[in-house]
Amino acid sequence: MEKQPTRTVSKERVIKTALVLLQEEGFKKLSIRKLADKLDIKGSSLYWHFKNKSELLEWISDEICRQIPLPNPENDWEKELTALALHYRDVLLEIRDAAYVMVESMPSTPNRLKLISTASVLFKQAGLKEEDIFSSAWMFDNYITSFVIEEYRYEKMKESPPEPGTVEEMDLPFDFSIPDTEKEFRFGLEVLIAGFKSKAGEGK
Amino acid sequence: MEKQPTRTVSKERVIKTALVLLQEEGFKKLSIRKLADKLDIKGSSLYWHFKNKSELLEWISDEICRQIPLPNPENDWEKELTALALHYRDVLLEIRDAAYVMVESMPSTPNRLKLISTASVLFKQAGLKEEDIFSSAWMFDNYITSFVIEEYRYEKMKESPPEPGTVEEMDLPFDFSIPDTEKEFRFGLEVLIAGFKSKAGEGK
DNA sequence: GTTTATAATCTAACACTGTTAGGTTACACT
DNA sequence: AGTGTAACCTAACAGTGTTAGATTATAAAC
Repeated sequence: MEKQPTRTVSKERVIKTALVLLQEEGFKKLSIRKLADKLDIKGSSLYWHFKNKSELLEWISDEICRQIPLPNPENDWEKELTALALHYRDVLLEIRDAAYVMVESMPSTPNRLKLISTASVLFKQAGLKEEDIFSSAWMFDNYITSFVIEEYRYEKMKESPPEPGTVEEMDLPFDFSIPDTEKEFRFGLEVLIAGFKSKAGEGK
Repeated sequence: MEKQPTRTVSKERVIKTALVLLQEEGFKKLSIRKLADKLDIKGSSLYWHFKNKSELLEWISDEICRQIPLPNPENDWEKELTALALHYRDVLLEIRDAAYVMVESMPSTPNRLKLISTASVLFKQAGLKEEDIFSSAWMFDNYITSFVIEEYRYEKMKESPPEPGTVEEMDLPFDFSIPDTEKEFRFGLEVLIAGFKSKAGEGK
């Protein structure tokens, strides 16, 4: 039988608590000491559980990825890829600053790797060349996380809009009013999928 | 005639010096105090020139963007967009950690806005709907910066590769060996352009 | 030539941050 | 009862961004 300490701080409890703290305070204020406070231990004790903050972030990102419903790779890739992207974005919006955690941490943990590998299977099914599957999955992942980070910016702009006159006088060749981000996200997703389709059809 | 202090620290000199420091030490070690040291002043004095570090980063990102050769919007959009992307990436690779500066700072300065607006003109020429031009330009920009950030990771992996056995046992559905990033970049670019073409042709 | 305004810098401190070395407690197993 | 080690502690290092308030330098005004 495995030793299973219950009253003591476990890796799982650290991660769960970190997510609560993230929700309450945001990414910039997620510090080792504040996290330790919430666990009723001292900051330095966390270094027994994780070798550094990066490793902690990797495991937080793992928990984030665990909450993303994965598609069935047997079904039609286009439909499933769209569903995956929408679920992915939903989770990154529901968990405060989750996209920052994703960007700031390396993909090394199981749930995160499973996410990428699931996407890869879909791209394989789409008929992409073996050498392009990795690139495609990364591109897909990067599109979603970087999009959501832009969405965070919009949220902040809604709270504190730029003073009138600074934007108008720049004469930008596009509409600068705050957009319908879900529509924008779907547009970008369609661009990506159309692009992948095109690249998949080249060999045929 | 404008007052033009020469012996004193100017905004331009701060930014130029910051870029030197960035090249020498990298983004994480680019601190207010270290920058002030290089300018032979104290850290707090920099707050006379910039209201905070974010604003400083915005101006550093502006100088980065200034170094990107802009295309002629009169020429064929596909060719020019490709050239812009390649130049953009080149600059983000030549200036150490430049992509971090881009991601960590808001686009508010003239050269950076000009970059986006130039890309927008190309998308207009491509025949995209008015409402999609903004989204497309952002997508284009995000693709490049987030790609280069992944490239930084590869560089680090080359210096300290993961210990053997941790990757192999995961049985990933793609080739995990370190790739030819330029080829990857071009692939992603082709995906994007094919996607944009497809979306532009929908209305016709 | 002295006064005055303000541009540019200073000192000193606040309130944090990640991280480490080395000491202490608590509990399970022999 | 003794030993090992898991889990936590104290204390400190070496930084970080940022602010308030004092100080110097420089140029214009009288």
